[in-house]
Amino acid sequence: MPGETRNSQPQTRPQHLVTIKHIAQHLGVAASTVARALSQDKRISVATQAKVVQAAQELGYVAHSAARQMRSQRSGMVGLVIPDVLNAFYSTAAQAISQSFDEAGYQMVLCISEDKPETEMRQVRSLAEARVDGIVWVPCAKPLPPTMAWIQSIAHVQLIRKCPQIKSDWFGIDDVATTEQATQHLLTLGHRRIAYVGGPKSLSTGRDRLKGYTRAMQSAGANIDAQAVFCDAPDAVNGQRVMLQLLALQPRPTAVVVSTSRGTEGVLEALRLRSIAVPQDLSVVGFNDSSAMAWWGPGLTTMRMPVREVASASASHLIRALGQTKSAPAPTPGMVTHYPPTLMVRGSTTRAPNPLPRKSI
Amino acid sequence: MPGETRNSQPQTRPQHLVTIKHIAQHLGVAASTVARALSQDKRISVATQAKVVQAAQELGYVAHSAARQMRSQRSGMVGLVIPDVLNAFYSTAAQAISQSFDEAGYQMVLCISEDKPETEMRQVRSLAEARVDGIVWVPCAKPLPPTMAWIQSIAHVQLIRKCPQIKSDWFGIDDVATTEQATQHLLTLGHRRIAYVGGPKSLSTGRDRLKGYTRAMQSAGANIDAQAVFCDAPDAVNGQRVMLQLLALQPRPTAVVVSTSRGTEGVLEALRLRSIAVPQDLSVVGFNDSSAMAWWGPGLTTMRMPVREVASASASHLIRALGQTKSAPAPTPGMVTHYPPTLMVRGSTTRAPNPLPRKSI
DNA sequence: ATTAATATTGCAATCGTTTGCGCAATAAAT
DNA sequence: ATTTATTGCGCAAACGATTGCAATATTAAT
Repeated sequence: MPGETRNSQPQTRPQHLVTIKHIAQHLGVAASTVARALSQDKRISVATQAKVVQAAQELGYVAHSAARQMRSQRSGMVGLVIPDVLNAFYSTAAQAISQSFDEAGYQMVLCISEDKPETEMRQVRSLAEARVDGIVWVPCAKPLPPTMAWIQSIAHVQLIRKCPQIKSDWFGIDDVATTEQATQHLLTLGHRRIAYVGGPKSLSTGRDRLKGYTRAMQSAGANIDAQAVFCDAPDAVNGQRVMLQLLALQPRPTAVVVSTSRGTEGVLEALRLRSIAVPQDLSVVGFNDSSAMAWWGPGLTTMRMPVREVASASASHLIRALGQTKSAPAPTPGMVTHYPPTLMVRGSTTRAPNPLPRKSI
Repeated sequence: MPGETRNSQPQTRPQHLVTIKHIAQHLGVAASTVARALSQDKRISVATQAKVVQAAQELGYVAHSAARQMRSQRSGMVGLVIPDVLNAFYSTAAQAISQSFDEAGYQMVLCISEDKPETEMRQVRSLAEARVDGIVWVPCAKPLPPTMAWIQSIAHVQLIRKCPQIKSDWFGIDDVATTEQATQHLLTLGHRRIAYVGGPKSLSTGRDRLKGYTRAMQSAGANIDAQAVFCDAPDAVNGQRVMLQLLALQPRPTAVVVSTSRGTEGVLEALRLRSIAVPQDLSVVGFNDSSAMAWWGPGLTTMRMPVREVASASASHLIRALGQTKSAPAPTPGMVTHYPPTLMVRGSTTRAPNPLPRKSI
């Protein structure tokens, strides 16, 4: 249509989506009429309503949520901050949380912190700038600096790990129980030289899981070999390295408790490299039951975490809180909810080999 | 601090974050001055600049990106639409893409379509409403209805699967080559009764992978048993079901090519249930090499997909396109980039058992 | 036919930020 | 001392949608 000179809109902004004003201009009505018609306002006549809806359809109108947000103070978005998405533990959580938010009509901004506090801080700040309505958050180790005090004015829930400096509701797993059950299982099978491979003590999960192992060992009167306890194996590379070190110990442990998912992968790889027979040469309890671990060789005895349940619960809790009037800051500040783990006994654990005959402990 | 009556702000909007106006009021300057100071505008004196930055820090100012977006027409957000995040294939892609976007300063809205076209349509529309700057997209099967024509006005890249109705750049893997290599490998080992377990033909990946199998079989003159070809096993449940059906065939296939990750899981589970010895009783080529599959029993021969590479490339390509002036719609409309798969030969494939002596084919 | 009541629609301000333009104040040039 | 640059900052108009209030148009009531 050459010679079209009605207004300069078509030429000047070819990229822009059609707005409410375009529809208004197209129909010769006010923009407010269009807005009301599209939001089912009963004060608009059915005839006008129909015309507007029709025109919106034809012109390909797509609402502009940022503009909406300016008045409503709601972005319709939430944030999810997790350290890793390749880890089955967190991808399962992400899946459950995503589903909950999707059903509730929220969009989810995914932030992968890679356990780097600076990255996490930057990402959380971006979420604040985007004015997300809420955040589900697996916090890193470091306490937040005072410059991030505004975090308290954003609705949020902590998941899995605890960051005590921040006052908010928490959903997680009874981490002490995971390793306590696993260690007790091995103790019951007669093991005494039980090694431990876990994550850093800077994380609440690392501390709690170590505590579970320690408590079980102590209450059974078993000796803890400091050389057989590692808290620096949260990933596959270090899991493998640490397991190789454990295999070189004299005397060698007869069993090992691994308390991180990625660490478990590394441990299994090390055992494969050294052709260690499981459970004959070594009993292994892995972490975070997944289908892959169920297939593994004789079946891997693992600590099964109710990840989906706890993740869904945290999202639902946040959604519920967002539904309340924003005037009431939080109905239950600092609420704590623990979910129980389960030990899945499979083929990778068996009775300890007989020690030197009649030698106690 | 009772008796505090300085102004009504603290009481009236306890939830609101501090805005640029609050800083201006606090310092007795104009809002525009604050805006310019915070954006390093050189026309502001260094003294004022310092005061503003200081005040912003103290008052806990957090920029409002939606307001920014209203003028700049940039949201700083992108969308990622994938069918599943538990699938290692897609979680790897998500990880790589998330990292690329994070480094480029974009936030990523994650949408999990679960392969449901209605869900996908709703999610993509929400992304459009949020005015994401771009979308990386693994499209579902169904062609988009004409009411979604506006998708063409949003920068986007298709990943892995092709949706021919939509004209955009595409990044993916040479799917024909995956199964063709796998099947040729088995043919070279002397197998002739090779079964196929794949995803639906409604997806471009399903069609291409079936084509690779068919082409390899035909060019080797091998007979394709229609009863041993399944295209309805994109998940673990169906993979298991289908594999059980295959085991009941007479004569039984000597090898099977599985062309979906989740389907591979189901197939392995079925073989475990029936105590089939791999590779003695059956040679298996799985899909989407992952650490879990490398551990599996004798090591699983798999088609290794350069997922991380292709995913990163798609994100980088989109980021580059967003960097260009929006006036040029697309430098290369309909560009297609294939990445080559690799066959990882491990212990799950071996020579075919000798057929009846001297019986050809 | 005139007024009151009601049903529709328009006007204009608002959300927080950016930015072109203009007005001061200071410095430099005559 | 007056004019001309230069610097520093305020005013106000956008961006797109929503909403209280005012202004019409329509119908009912007298």
